[in-house]
Amino acid sequence: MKDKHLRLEAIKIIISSREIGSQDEILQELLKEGFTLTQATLSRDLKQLKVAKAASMNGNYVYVLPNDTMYKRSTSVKPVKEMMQTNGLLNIRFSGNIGVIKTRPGYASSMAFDIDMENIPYIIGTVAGDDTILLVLEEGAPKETVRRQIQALI
Amino acid sequence: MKDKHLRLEAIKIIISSREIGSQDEILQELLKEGFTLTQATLSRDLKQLKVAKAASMNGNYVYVLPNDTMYKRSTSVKPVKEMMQTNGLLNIRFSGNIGVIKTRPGYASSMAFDIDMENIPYIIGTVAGDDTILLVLEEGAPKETVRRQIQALI
DNA sequence: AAAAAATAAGGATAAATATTCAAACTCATT
DNA sequence: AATGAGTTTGAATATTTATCCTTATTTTTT
Repeated sequence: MKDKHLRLEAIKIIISSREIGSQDEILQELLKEGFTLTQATLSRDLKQLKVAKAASMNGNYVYVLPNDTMYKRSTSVKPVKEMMQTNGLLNIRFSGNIGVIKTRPGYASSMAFDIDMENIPYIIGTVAGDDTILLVLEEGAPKETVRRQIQALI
Repeated sequence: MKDKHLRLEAIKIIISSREIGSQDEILQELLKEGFTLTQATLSRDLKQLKVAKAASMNGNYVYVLPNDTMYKRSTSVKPVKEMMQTNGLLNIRFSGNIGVIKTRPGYASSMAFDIDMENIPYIIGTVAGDDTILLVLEEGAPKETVRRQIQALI
């Protein structure tokens, strides 16, 4: 419904404002805010928000938002190429003369650096955010060729 | 008994070396490593290690290790509705298949995060600076629809 | 060395969470 | 309108995970 965006915002706020250890508790809070939904829907919302459930210092479980989360997947800093192998390049898509590469959070800029270093033909330049890289291609550049080059880099 | 420490190390290595989505899977891996234990024990181990289960970008669930320190917990007591007014969207313009959103300084990245989370159709990726977000749209995407979706989000 | 306390673990089960399935709804297009 | 593709949801259920209860083992204290 149209409530969904509001509800997701509400969930984020609830989770970050106090320690909550189960979906039922979140449901209670949402109800107070005027959102009625079932646990099934909440479970899906949490998945979409990438909320994690972790053990807290008090011996309880607590839901945490990805921003607050200081979780990372690998303990050592690996070179980009290796990282792409283990963690997987999430995907590359094209639209017009722009390519979009999705990466794991935090890895975009180092990956973009590697791409720049490779001097792949047809790629004029790259811009990286946190988990997304934009590739600007020459007009009429063959996208499949570029895709293959990027993938070869992995 | 004195294996416990070894086992905890093994769990950390397993979790950080590949994407694992359930305790049973971890049990399989541990078994290959020569550790025999039950799910009950593993559950306690994970709690002790403060391992969290979170949704990954691939639509699966994944266990992740905590970074060194505590959880950050932003304590905002504002009511939900009020907090949602404070997001500073200034304007949206399009050029070709690129959209440009101007925000109040500092708001771009969190707003881009929200846009990403919503999985709005036609938007294949975003990159945020401090007060600007670039949206890359699918070829031929209906710009007014996208504009409405973004505005609905706020 | 024995008693007491603490830790570790499994089996069984409770509790919590994810998913399946079907229904209701929204839009874009014909 | 009508169609169809894509979302969103709840009810029921399957799956997963945490905990209760008990026993065994180690560690500490007397």
